[in-house]
Amino acid sequence: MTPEARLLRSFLTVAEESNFTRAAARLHIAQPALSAQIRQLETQLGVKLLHRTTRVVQLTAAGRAVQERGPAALAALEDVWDAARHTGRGELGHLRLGYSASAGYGTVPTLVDAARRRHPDVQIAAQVLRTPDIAQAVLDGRVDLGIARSPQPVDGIRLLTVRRELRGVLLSADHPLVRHSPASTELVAVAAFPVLVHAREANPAHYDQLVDLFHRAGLQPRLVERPIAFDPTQHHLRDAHSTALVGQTSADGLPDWLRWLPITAPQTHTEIQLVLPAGELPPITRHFEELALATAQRAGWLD
Amino acid sequence: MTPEARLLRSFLTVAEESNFTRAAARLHIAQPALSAQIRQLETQLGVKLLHRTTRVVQLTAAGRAVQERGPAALAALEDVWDAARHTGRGELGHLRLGYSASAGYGTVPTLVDAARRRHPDVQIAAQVLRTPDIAQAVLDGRVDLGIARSPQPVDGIRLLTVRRELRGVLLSADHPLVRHSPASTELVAVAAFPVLVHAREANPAHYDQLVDLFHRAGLQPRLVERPIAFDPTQHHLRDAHSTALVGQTSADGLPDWLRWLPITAPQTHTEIQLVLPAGELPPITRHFEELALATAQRAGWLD
DNA sequence: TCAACTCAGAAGCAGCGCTTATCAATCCGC
DNA sequence: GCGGATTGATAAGCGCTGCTTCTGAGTTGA
Repeated sequence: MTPEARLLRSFLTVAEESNFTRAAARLHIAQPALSAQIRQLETQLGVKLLHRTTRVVQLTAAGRAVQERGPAALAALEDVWDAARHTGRGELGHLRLGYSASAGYGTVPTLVDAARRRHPDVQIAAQVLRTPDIAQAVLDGRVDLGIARSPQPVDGIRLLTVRRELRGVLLSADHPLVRHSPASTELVAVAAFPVLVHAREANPAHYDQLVDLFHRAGLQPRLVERPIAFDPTQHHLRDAHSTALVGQTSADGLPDWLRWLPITAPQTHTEIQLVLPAGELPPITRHFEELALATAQRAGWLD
Repeated sequence: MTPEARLLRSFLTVAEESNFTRAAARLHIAQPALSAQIRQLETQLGVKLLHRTTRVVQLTAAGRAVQERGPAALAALEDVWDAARHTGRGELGHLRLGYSASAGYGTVPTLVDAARRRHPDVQIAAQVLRTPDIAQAVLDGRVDLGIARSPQPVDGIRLLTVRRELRGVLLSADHPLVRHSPASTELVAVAAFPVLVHAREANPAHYDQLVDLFHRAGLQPRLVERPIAFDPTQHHLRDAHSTALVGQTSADGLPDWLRWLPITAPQTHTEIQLVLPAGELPPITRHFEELALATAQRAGWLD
């Protein structure tokens, strides 16, 4: 027979007060009820916890043992309930996110930092995944949410755009396009030179966007497949007169010999999206979604 | 509102089984009762712990938090009750004992060792006290029990003899008494030489015993007050032809130049006694008393 | 489509745990 | 030494909690 925590609380109050009447008042119950509780506790333990006469209440050795250990046990129990409440509100727990390298620069760190500041007791773990694998990882529950550039729409997955940026070309500083027009360019001009693209398998939706962009404009540039995406050295752009179509984010911190020119005609955009499970979200994930949207708006990522 | 441990136990069972019906069976209650418990728990926490459909029960993040932390909290609570039960049976806790130096040699270590073997989870702390202070220390609760040679009987204190030994004289090996009769002596012979005694204040009852011993025999030896008692060097016995009256225990491990001779006429004894609080004893103290008596009998200390 | 399974809801009931009233024992001031 | 005050135990009564059984509704799988 193992007594309830309520009996422990009552006993600790009596032990502290050394007085049933005052303890009962503190517990907001009548004194006989408290007497009965302590009696019940002693019966269940088979051990006397208090020596009591009508004038004096004092602890037995067993009572002292309970008095010493009880508070920690009650605190442990309380911690369980606190953890449940905080976790239920999304203030405590773990958040695993999977992001594509293409969404990494600038965007993921900003969102993760904001989330860490907002919910310091939430452990956030982020891992890089290949874009086409992210949706499946979310569906399988291997990660709680994904962040990627133009992931494939999938059943059971909801996508939410958190960043929309102008698309432009990345090219060498001595490229003819730069010499011709150093501040911006047009798609028709770009199509005259080789365009480096990643393999279609690396991100089918994004690849198709690029192809479609030229197709709609009636252009057929030479597409050269290279693992260019987000190679920080961008060495493929050194030789020939190649270009690569990337978002404005990629213009940050370029080396001297590289330039990024926005494509002004036609204007075209690339998007970074959250990859969320459809339906109701766990509290932490929901908070992250809301926070990501708010952060995006505050940062002007969606203008 | 803070839920009871019973609700936690029920929840953990459901979480483990992922099934209300089986969990209810394990808890020996009907399934609707268990449903009500979990509902009550969730209401008290203000947090959903389980996603349940008619076919599938699965934990929410909050439920997982409870599942992870709950068992430790329950164990902590259980430990409190176990500690109470063990302490109540005298198998766990602390025992502080105060002993006089005169009772130390041989007797106290034997009893303490026996107690440590019998109750390994009881912490035994022993300190040396002056014999006349022991009873007061017991009454004040500074120690749980005392061990002394001939302590003063006091109100509220019960004495229990655990060792009774023949009294004899400690003297130099070249003392005339030894030369005259090397195996034993008589009180009348002893009285012809100076007798070293401790100050009366150091142990009044014992001092009076010695004085009374000579008085009853009609003898009046020269009593020389010295702090002789249990000085391991016993250097006071080197000079003159002094003797000291001590129990047989003191004959153990004497240096070559010292002898202990029993006093055969009149036979006289000295006693080591437990100093216990009158009335009902705490379990650990009671066990020590019983164990001390048993040990004494087994060792032939009371023959 | 139907049988099987599972969790929730309804109704009913027992007993636990609370209340108030009272008692017995002890303490303390006069 | 006596009487009032204080304190814990006991007694009686009662309401609500928490259990039971029965039933229903939703989902699954043959």
